[in-house]
Amino acid sequence: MGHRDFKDALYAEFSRIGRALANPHRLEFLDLLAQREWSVEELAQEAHLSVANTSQHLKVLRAAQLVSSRREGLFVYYRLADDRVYRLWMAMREVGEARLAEIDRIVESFLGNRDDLAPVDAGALLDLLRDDDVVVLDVRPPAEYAAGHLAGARSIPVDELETRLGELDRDREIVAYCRGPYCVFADEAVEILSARGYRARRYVHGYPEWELAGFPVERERGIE
Amino acid sequence: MGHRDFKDALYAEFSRIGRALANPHRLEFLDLLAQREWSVEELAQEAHLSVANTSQHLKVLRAAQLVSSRREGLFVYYRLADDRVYRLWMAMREVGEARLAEIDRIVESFLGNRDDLAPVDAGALLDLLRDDDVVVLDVRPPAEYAAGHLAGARSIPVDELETRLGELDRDREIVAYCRGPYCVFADEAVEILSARGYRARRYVHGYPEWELAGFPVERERGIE
DNA sequence: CCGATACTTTAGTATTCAATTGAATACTCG
DNA sequence: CGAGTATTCAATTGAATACTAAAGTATCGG
Repeated sequence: MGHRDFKDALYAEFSRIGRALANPHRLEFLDLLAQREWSVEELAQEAHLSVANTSQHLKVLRAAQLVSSRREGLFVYYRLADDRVYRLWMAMREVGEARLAEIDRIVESFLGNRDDLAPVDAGALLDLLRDDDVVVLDVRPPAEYAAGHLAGARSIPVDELETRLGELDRDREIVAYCRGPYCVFADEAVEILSARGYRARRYVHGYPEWELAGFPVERERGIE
Repeated sequence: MGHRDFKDALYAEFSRIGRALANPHRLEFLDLLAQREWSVEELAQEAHLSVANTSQHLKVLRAAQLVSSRREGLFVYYRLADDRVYRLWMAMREVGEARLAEIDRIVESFLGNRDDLAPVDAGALLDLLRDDDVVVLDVRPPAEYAAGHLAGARSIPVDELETRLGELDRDREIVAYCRGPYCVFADEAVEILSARGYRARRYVHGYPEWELAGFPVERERGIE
């Protein structure tokens, strides 16, 4: 094996990872799997794909070792293989956000200008938490809250928010968060809350980034 | 534009980056471009591709905004678009190294067990540098040294090392480095030096990682 | 303006592979 | 077994890919 063969073999191996990242649906799966484990059927539903097709995509991700799975009874649950995988997806997002004007355009056109959501970054949120003058609100679906959430966060899924407003103290500032920067739940929550006279802001990242940074999280009993 | 369309559009955009990363030659280019600017012809030669083909690959990388180029006279010089791009490639490598057994196998089979090269990490190297009890040796080709090197490093390309041994003080420890973890230059250098009775070790990363970490570097006059 | 050099683009080809679907098969559990 | 979940298979469709040879573009020195 010469130099060239060595390099070729090596880069070929790495390009398998690139290929796994070359499909939109698979990227969406990575994003979802960063929240919690999902069964194949759940993923299929969430992404609007057939189960068979979803299974195929998962196979590609598994071949590149980006996800792993475990069987529990009838269900097979998938998860990210590794923290590094989410870091990789973050690195991809950072390159994209910084360089692909298209992405800006898409986000802007759908989410509008998000500056009025008074974004809070991780450092600021930690400060607020330390002084205990904020309610942190997890507006993701309950299963994701259960699988892990910012320590001390309350769960009100965004689609129940209007009917459960009574649970919230109108005098305390609220910071809502969801899956990540492209998830709209927190944006919607802030909008609803602001309209009702609450002081509400958005945490700019989501649960996965928080956890990855090593900041305090909690899980429901019995989840790994 | 509904939720689904938004997500589809967004992930589709990001998957363009994945596609650009899905080819071995293009990954090799990224690795090379992390060292310095290269003209198309140089890249073609280094990767053993035709110029036309190289140009095509560069076009894909440019479309994904991973590289940028400037013209200087007859030549077009390519460089990484951004630090983030190298970070992305690093994230990919980390996932691969951690999870693809194939990669271990390939590296091992070509480079053998590298533990006897007494690897030095960045922290240890900084310590050694502070106490000034080490010679740092850049064994990459001269053009790459010129474009940027660890502050204080001496340049002896590995293919001139045997004939230029006289320039090295036999009493001081030597730390050799090259392009990065899969570059063989430093391994070869350490082997040569050890065989001649020098105390030589290998810096585990390469120039790009050092620079990215914000550690001190130097450039030849007149290079950006 | 010529000719030389470096690069890009075009067009074409062969190949590959990618995404998806529906049916068949496997696995697990009651 | 039968029901539910997941994977695999086979087949289709449609692209995308990698590459080459040749034509085209840009730049520069004369």
